[in-house]
Amino acid sequence: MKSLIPNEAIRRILFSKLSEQVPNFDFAAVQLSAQLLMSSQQTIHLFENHFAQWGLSQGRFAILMLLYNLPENDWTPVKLAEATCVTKATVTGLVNNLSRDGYITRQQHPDDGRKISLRLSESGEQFVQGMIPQHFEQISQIYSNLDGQQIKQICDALTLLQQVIIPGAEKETKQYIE
Amino acid sequence: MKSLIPNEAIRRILFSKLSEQVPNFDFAAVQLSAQLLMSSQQTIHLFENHFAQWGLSQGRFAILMLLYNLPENDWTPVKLAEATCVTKATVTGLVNNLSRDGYITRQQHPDDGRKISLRLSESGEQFVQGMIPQHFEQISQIYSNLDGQQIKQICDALTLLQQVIIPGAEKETKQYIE
DNA sequence: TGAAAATAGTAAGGCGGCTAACTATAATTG
DNA sequence: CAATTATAGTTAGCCGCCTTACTATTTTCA
Repeated sequence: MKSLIPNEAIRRILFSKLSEQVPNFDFAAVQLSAQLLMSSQQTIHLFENHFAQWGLSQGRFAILMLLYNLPENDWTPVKLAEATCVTKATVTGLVNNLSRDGYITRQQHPDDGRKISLRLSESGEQFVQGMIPQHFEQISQIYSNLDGQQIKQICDALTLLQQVIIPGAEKETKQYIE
Repeated sequence: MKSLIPNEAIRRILFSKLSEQVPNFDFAAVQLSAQLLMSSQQTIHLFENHFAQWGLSQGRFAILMLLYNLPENDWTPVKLAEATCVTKATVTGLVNNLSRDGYITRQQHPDDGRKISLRLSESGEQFVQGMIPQHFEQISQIYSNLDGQQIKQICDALTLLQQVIIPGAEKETKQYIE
């Protein structure tokens, strides 16, 4: 699997070289960082593979879910960008591909000439309807080896992590909406 | 921050719609998946921002570290691809940019006409030398609010996660080397 | 009401992943 | 030794993310 982090053997040599060279080399912190990054990539990778079963990505899936389950919401690219926390340029790209694949349609908004109304097409609707049960069944399977106590253990650790890590991500320069 | 996962409010509505529609909707699993994904993205995001201070990415940093700390290794694109767990095409891209930026040089390998020897340039060496102390100082700072017990708690949770999630990522089709 | 400002959407171009297909060189083997 | 096969590296092209810059429309407000 992709990781960008050297394997155990190389890492060991690397760290020993670094510890001679960097004053107060914080072995635990570096090791934890490597573990965190690998674990994060692994998680994302798992879901990427999962969605790839249907030719989807996280972003494509998110858009389809919103259009399918909240159709009364009169979705536009900007609304989708807000709801999924990506830039509107990213939504343009996702919508381009979803529309090329015949899953969604763009229509002029009746009230506002700047807006575009996004809707699931007939085949898009059928597609989502078909994948939803499989998707949620599989998601449920992922954790079938964990008991409630273990799930809580993971949730607690994530919460702890979040509290520590958020301060580090203070200055946000990206063009997210809202 | 980017997430591709709807915010709390939208998620709540979404889940309630889904639970009416999907038999045995596993609320806990879906919620945990969302939390895992968000946490993973946040972690990766933190390190991306961190490396961006020096115009680096995880991949660029990994390559620079290997060339700098293990120069006796006679690095080639394939070796870097193995060591960093990405495809050789990805290494070509990273090497292109690092070399464009003047940090590394490509040289014909003396023994094997197919190979390319990669080395840090003078300025690359200076650059790495300058960033290393800052980098490791900041990495150490990230966890300064955690005590040993909390670090252990996170490590244990990551290990647990890994055990659960690895089975899901069985079939790997990508062109990784080795 | 007419000019300025805000908003919606897209396009162009960059980065970092990927695959597939290609060239060149080396190694193997019949 | 010649032919096949394996290896090293690059290229081309796709996806999803980003920023910047643009057009078109709407809203605001002097």
